[in-house]
Formats: sequence, structure tokens, C-alpha cells
Amino acid sequence: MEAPIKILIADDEPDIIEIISFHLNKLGYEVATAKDGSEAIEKANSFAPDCIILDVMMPKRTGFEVCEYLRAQKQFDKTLIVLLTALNDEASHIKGLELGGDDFISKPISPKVLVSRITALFRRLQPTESDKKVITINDLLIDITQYKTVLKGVNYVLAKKEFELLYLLAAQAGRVFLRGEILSQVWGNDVIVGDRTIDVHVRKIRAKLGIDCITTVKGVGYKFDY
Amino acid sequence: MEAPIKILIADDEPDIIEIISFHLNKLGYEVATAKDGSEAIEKANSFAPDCIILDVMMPKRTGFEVCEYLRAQKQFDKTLIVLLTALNDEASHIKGLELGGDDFISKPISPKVLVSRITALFRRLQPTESDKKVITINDLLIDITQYKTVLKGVNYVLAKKEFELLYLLAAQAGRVFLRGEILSQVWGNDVIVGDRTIDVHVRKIRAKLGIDCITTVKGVGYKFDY
DNA sequence: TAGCTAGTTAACAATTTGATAATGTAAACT
DNA sequence: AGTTTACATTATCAAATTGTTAACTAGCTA
Repeated sequence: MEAPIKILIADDEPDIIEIISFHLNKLGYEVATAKDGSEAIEKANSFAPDCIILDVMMPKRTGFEVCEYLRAQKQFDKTLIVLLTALNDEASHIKGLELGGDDFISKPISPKVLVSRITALFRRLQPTESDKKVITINDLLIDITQYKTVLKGVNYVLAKKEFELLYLLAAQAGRVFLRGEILSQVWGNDVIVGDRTIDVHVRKIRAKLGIDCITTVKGVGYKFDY
Repeated sequence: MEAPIKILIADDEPDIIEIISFHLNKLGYEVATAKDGSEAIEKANSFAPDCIILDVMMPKRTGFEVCEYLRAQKQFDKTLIVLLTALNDEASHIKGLELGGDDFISKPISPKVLVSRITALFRRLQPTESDKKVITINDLLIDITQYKTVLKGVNYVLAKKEFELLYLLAAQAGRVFLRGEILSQVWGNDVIVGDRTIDVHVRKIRAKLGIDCITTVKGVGYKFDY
């Protein structure tokens, strides 16, 4: 996503609002708040959040009512809704899910739990890592469906192993791959090739692309870094 | 698709079944349910679903067993299989992929996530370009209703296999087709022909059209590129 | 400096594809 | 039926590309 993710928090306890928004802000989310159910609906319309955190027990309208109301509207059918309950209440849990809630978090709130649940929700919305077929990093584009490597608009032809190696590293840019991991991913588990083989392929990639996009982590392995 | 899409849900927790089927029903899917692995297999056969949602932990047979069993059968090789796993279970994730699962959703289930993942899966299944009957790329026109190939206004007569091969590649121009894919698409799964056969046809197409519209990707396959 | 790890280079091996000719096969024609 | 024709497939070999290794070099660390 390009624009910052927007989250609306609705709760009648100012302390809760403060704690949650503090943590979400720190993570780069754009946060708006509401102190009751009616305000939540207003803000939902004006702020158009990607995610709404609703306290179940709120003045004017309960979280359930807000949830049901929003879900009935087309513009909120892709919005994530997280409900906050006072205690572990199985009945509310099910009721909330039926009304279209996406997750439930029990009070007292642990900021850590809240944040990890929300990021997990967003992550799960994203298509699985494994069906990302095109990788774009700065001016480098790697497309495995076309076996195509384009840097600054110029197409570079990599051999099969070179491409697969680059693709593996770039798919999780920054992560260090051990030599063993690279071997089993690119060459397969039953193929036995010498240690230098990887080096040579890395060298060829660096030479062809003309940039140093693969960094050596001595004694460990390689990582994509560009 | 004309008929409603059919989805089978297998889970031993009635609440989960209820919530999932409620949301999928609302979206117009036709839903069947099963409460354990054995029932899942029965229903899969009688209901012939397009998509099967399997809880990994189920009585009688686990989701993994059901997945493996169904995948081994020809009639289910195009059926989408979604596995429900406990949160953050990386090992199950990998195991499931090896057994032929198409996607994973972690519990607790979020209706929003579930629905968007399933629709994303179906969207991926839809052939976008590939069911166009007439393909036009620059000054090349390929019409499968007439088995006709026109380049710069001139009609070229390709043999059946030549045409079908060209059509396959051009329908998804740019994408690399593995030799195996080409064989199963053009020749069918039960026909066994040698490796060189494809090359020869490619050569004939190149020779007849006089342009190099098919690019070799060594060690991988061929792609249309013009 | 010894010992380790990675980079470089070039040679060699293995694989893959291209080209051509020959063979098989099935329909169309005489 | 025999012949012709067109297409599909296979076989074979040549050519090109790609993958791997070995040997050597450079750099770092203890």
C-alpha cells in the first residue's frame, strides 16, 4: 500500500484511546478517534479508515450496532472491523463475527497484542507471499512469469540458475540466506554441487546487472540489498 | 461462470461452520458442510464443489489427509483447497503446500479475510486473456474460430498443431510456458511425444511467419514476444 | 603468518536447443 | 486399392548456451 493505513478507534474511555492511538501512531498508522457510537459512524464516513476498532460497550450506539450499520453499507465492505470486549465472552464473540467483525480483542488491552493482531489482519488480507510473481525494488523489476529482469527500463537476460537465485534473494530482500538454503531452494535437495558454484553465479549476476545488489554476509551467506 | 460457485466447508466446530457459511451464502455461493474428514470426502464426491475449505484439525481424517486424498484424484485437480490452520503454524503451512493446498487461513477466522482470500483465489483461476477468441498483437492477428493467422494483412496458413501452439503462447504474450505446460495444453495429458517435437513446431512457425515472435528461454520454455 | 572465506578466472562438462532429414500416419484423390 | 499429399513425429547431429569445478588470488582475523 502506498498511502498510510488509516485506523479509526472508538471507545468511551479516553485512557484506552490514548494508549491505542499512541502505539498505532508509532507504527506509522494514521489514527482518528471517536468517543461514542454515533461519532464513530460520522468519523467512519469522513475519515474513510481501512480499519475500525470498536468498543462493544459505548454510549449512544454499541459497537455491535455500529458494526452492523457499517457492514450494511457498500463503502465499508472492505474495511476491517475489530471489536473490543470487556471480558472473554464467547457469546459476544460469535455475535460479533456474525455481524461482520473481523477480530475480537478482550480488555484489558495489551498494546502488544492489539498491534500484533491488527498487523496480522492486514497481512492476512494481502495475497500469500508465494503468489507474488513480480518483484519491484526501486528501478529493478523481476518477473518470474516472464523470466524477465528489467533494470532502469533495460531488459537483462539472465540464465535460468542466475535468475532463480536472484529471484529467491529478492523475494525476501534483506533477509540473509545461508548457502545451504540457497542450494536447497535453487538446486534442490538431492543435487550436490560444490561451494564455489554459488559464488560464481552471484558473480555473474553482479556482472550482468552492473550493480551490487547482492551483498555477501561473510561466514553466513548472501542477501539482496539494493 | 454461470452456475453458482459451490464451496464445501469442513470443520468440527459448528460455530465456525455457521459463520463461514453465513458469509459465503450472503455472497451468493452455494455452500455445503461437513463435520469431519470422512464426511468431507463424501460430500466432495457428491457435491462436486469448486472450492473446499478444510480445517487441519478434524476428527476421523485431518485436513491434510483429506487434501492429499482429493488431490490424488483427477476430478479434484482443479478444485481450490483452502486449509484452516492454527495461528502462526509455519510447519503446517509448508506441509499443506506440499500436499497441494492453494491457500491458508489462520484461526481465528475473520470473515473479511476469508471472503477476500477466496474471491482472490477464484479471480486467479479466471483466465483473463486466454478465452479471447481473436488475438491481435501489433500487426499480427490470430483467430481461433477460423484457424487463421494474418500478419500485416497477409494470410499465413499454419498446420493445426502449429496454430494451437502459437495461439497458446500468444494468448498470454510474455508469459513463459514450460515445455510440460505446452505439452499438456496442446497435445493433452495422455499423449506422450518427444521433446524435440515442440522445437520443430516452433521452428516451423518462425519459418512460416518469417518473424521471431517466439522467444526461447533456455532451460525453461518458450514465450511469445513481439 | 597461518588459516579461513570469498572472489576471480578459465577450462571443461553437461545440458539444451536448432536444423535437417527421414519416417510414420491419416486423409484425399485417382 | 494404390497413390498422393500434408502434417506430425522422431532421430541424429551440430551449435550454442549454461553449469560446475579447479586452481589461484585477495582479504580478513586470530
